Amino acid sequence: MPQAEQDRSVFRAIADPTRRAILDRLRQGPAPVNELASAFSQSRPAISKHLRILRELNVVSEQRHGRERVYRLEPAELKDIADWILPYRDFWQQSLGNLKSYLEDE
Amino acid sequence: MPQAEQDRSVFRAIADPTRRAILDRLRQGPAPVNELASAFSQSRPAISKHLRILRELNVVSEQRHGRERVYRLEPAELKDIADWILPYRDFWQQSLGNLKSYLEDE
DNA sequence: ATAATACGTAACCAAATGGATACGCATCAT
DNA sequence: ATGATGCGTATCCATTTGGTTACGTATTAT
Repeated sequence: MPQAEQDRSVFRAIADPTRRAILDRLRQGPAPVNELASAFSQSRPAISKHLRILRELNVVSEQRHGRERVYRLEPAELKDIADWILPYRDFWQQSLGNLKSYLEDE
Repeated sequence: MPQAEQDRSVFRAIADPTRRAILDRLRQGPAPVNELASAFSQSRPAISKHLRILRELNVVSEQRHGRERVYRLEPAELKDIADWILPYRDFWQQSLGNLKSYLEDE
């Protein structure tokens, strides 16, 4: 796949399970890098790279506190995901409704 | 990244913009492969590969109609996405609320 | 029967991804 | 001042990803 452009969308960002886990963790409050890194069986630089991706998409923000860098969840950009998934919601609710009435007609 | 296991989650599936576009198209009704392929500037085999990924995750279903294969949206599996994004919704609504009250306090 | 159509799959390939290790630079503790 | 701590970045590497062309097969048209 000779693609010249790389995809830096939020969809790509949350495709990685580690990044999703980082975001899930940050929902409980801001955390410095070491705390985030120790939660996963990966090296700290690996987590740093994940954080950079999230940072550049403004899904998290960094605040320096002495020698620590505290990361905070900035969920506004995740709205794209919610906006995209929303129309599908109607579909599967409709499907469930169809199943329900089908079962009731038995 | 020497990873032995590959990630076949729905999150990975919707990371690709072409696959999202395919799903978006299928929301307007089932379609055969050629119709889907002609909508994108990619070869038909490329679309076939995307469809296979979606098929194996049960996000779409295939129904053979003569020599055509009609693909239909099966959005139930997308619920994982909606379930994951939902808690973040509260966060950005809260952020917007904070911004609003901040602006009103000016 | 033969040709055309509608697909899937195989083989191949460049680029992107996500990991590790090595290093550098502030900042804090002593 | 010196060492330890917290973190980012550079470099390197294997794997995955997503594209292509070539080919095979089932179905429809002639």
